[in-house]
Amino acid sequence: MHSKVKNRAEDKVKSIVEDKDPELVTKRRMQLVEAAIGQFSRVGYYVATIKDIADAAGVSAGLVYQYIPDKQDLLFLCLQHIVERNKREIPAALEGVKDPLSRLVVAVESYTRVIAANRNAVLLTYRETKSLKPEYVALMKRMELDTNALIAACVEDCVKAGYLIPTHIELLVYRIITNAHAWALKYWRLRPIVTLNQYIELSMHSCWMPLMTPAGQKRYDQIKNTSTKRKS
Amino acid sequence: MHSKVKNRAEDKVKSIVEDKDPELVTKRRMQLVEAAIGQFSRVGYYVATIKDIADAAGVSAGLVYQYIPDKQDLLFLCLQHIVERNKREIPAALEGVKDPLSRLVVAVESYTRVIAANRNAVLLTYRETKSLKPEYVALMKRMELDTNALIAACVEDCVKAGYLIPTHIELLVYRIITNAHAWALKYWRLRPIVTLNQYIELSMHSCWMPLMTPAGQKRYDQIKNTSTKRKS
Amino acid sequence: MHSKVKNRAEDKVKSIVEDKDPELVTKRRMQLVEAAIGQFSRVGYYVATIKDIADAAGVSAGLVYQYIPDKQDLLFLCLQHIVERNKREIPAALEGVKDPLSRLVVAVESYTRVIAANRNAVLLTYRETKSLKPEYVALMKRMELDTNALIAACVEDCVKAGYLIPTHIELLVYRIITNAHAWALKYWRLRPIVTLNQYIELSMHSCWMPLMTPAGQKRYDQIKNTSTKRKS
Amino acid sequence: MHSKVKNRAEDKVKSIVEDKDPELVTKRRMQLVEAAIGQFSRVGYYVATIKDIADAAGVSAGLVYQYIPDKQDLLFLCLQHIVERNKREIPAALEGVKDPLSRLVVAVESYTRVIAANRNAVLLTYRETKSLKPEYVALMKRMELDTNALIAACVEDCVKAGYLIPTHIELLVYRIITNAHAWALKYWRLRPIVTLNQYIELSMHSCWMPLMTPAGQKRYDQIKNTSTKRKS
DNA sequence: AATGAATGAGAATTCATTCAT
DNA sequence: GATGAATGAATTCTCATTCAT
Repeated sequence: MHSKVKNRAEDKVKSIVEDKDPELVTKRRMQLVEAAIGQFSRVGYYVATIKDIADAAGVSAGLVYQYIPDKQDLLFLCLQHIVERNKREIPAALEGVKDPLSRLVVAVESYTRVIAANRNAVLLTYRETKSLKPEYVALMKRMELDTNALIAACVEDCVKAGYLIPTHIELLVYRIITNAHAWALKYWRLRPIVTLNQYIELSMHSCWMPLMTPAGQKRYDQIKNTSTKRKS
Repeated sequence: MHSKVKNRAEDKVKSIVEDKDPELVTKRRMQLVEAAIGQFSRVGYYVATIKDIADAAGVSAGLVYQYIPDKQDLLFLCLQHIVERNKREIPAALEGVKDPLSRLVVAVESYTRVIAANRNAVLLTYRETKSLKPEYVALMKRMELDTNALIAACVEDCVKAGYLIPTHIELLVYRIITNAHAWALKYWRLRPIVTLNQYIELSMHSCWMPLMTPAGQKRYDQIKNTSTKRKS
Repeated sequence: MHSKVKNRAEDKVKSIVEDKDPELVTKRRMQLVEAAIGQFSRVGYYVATIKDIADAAGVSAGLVYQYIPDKQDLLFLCLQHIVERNKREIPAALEGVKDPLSRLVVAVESYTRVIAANRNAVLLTYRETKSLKPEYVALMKRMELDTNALIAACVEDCVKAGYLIPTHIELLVYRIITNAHAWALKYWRLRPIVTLNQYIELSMHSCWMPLMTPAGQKRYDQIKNTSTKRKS
Repeated sequence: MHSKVKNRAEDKVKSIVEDKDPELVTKRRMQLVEAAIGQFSRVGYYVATIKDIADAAGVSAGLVYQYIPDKQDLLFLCLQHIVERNKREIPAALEGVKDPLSRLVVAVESYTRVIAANRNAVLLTYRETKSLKPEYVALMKRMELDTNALIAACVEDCVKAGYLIPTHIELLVYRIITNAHAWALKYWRLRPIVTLNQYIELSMHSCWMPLMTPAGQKRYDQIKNTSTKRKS
């Protein structure tokens, strides 16, 4: 069911570039998506014109339509790009990390940092997802759930390993996620009162810290010692 | 400085209605703001047309311009209305509640409930605040801080009363606020997994629960007992 | 079946003017249709711009869309207007004419004359009917058949009255119709070689003259005598 | 004067292919003209894109401009091709036919059949000739007159031979021509009520049959007998 | 010769805003 | 005070045409 929606939507995006050089298509799309994220972030979907975006990308307005069916699809490609970039970071950061609690710490931190690094892009997803047509909104939700699942797995492993007390996992994940997003959404106020590192310590980890078992507590102290030593 | 900005913006809003019956002006504005919140929430600021809004309000398109300088200002009036409604609820709920911890519990719950009750309106503030001109954005931020201050005061009193350990108050308040907003922002996923009451218990109160002193813990149990008894 | 198509098409045309003063709507539509017939005739459907048409009608481009859903519909209204004008002429001319053969003569002549008087408009129907969407093409065909039926009735009555020998009526009607249209279609060559009156005598009437019975012949001579006398 | 117009137009068409292999030019032009007739007939001149036509011809869009100066000229080449094809058929059919009345019968029938065989192409000439620039329109008219002259000669010979009574020859030819075209123009209605053979008998020949002398009548019976016998 | 990527001019359409009634 | 007709600026999207490869 889900793959059907996905395919239909992706078919449309693909249809106009059927007989084009795939490498050029990828390059142009990236160029356009990056320019579009910039413009959409700056002034919003409706105020940003295709001409603006084309100018920002250094191409003609007409060229946009050789690679993107219409403005809607460009927005979708932007939001997709943003969400996938956010998601991609987590597995990369977890690479080689074995201990469940370490994995949770790393996942939360890497996710928060990628959100922080793409603050305006994250804002864009909050502001403009509604501007997509329903089939694309469904796709965006699916992608968000995919991301959540990565963190949920870390939490679950911590529970299984006896580091965290059993809890409503998805709800906890949502607290983590929305707190990370809050850094982007309320940056104007948070940045003046804390640094990102403080924010991660005080707000992000405090989501799950209270749920730690004594074993988890002990493990966490080891982790912090190690990471502190490594840093120094 | 802040009041100067405010005055300039409000002057503009007032100028066109100088010679009109103030009661009618208030009535018409409410009518329009409510219709506009409905339309803006449904389809967004740019897609909603003045004609749509006028129709929804049961008046002609021309009339809108007798009471609102332009579409931008209508959006501002809407967002202002939403934020003030959210803020207004807290003092009303705190009325007569004396105990600092009870006040915090009540403040958090009443705020969360008003957010939940005006879910779409809250979404609107997240989506469309950027569409305002800078001077209005500044005003919106100021109003948000005013609301936060109400909760911050409750937290502060709890700390003073020895119920909560000293903490970064404004940061804690932001965690409370953004968790409340998360109910609106992620309703599509949260509602299927928890009820609002569960959400308040599991997510809202868990922001500050871990910060409680033993005295706070004890006080909280009493509060819960009382409220449980009262309900039964 | 036919009326369903008709209604759907007409609904669309009506929908945008639902709450407007019907008199003004009629006036504006006529104004636009007349300007559009002029422009479409002059340069064709695709070359004529809405701006051209609006200018020709003495209104702004935006106004067009208050009365016409889109350019396609404007074309349809034009073609409909032309065909109905052509059709309307026949019953008016037949008013009070009783003799079957006289009716046929009058019908053919009045039809040919209205075609001749609206030469460019008729050309337009030939050139641009294909530009309509299928549902409108179907409507146009239906209207053409309605017109043909008026002449077919005259032929049929002549056969019944014994003035014409039995023949394939609809085919004969089509020869009359297309010969009339030929005056418009080939005006550039016909006008230099014959007058309209000659054309009617030599080409139009020669469609059915050979099919006359002796009684018809006799009747026809009487008619011509009368009309000649009346003229002299 | 006429040849001057012709030359100017044709010069333009020739200029871009000056230094190319003439055989390839002819081949490519045919390829493009045939593809273009297909597309123009199907959707009309303005809706058919150069890309569509190039695709239909199995070449790239860029190649078109190596053989055709612009879209206008392609249309002209198409219409010219159609008219010349129609014209070419008549002399071929008359080959070896000596008797004047037979020649007229053959000319009318062969012309009608070629029109019927290229129905959509004929429609195209009616719809799109106006889209040409004036100098091309003049050329098209000239070619139509050339075709007419072929039939006019047959009629004239019949008159000279005493088979037809003297008449307005060019007007008669126009009735023949436009009746033939009517099969294409009104195919949607004619085909459901008669076959092409019936149409030729009932509509085409009835243009000139009433003008036959007794000698013509007699000759015609012989022709029909022969042709009937030959067929059986 | 052939390709197809890129351009940019142009057209339909929408809608905030004005203003005569 | 209220209306809604009229305006016109602005935007998306298309496609003939060019040109480097």
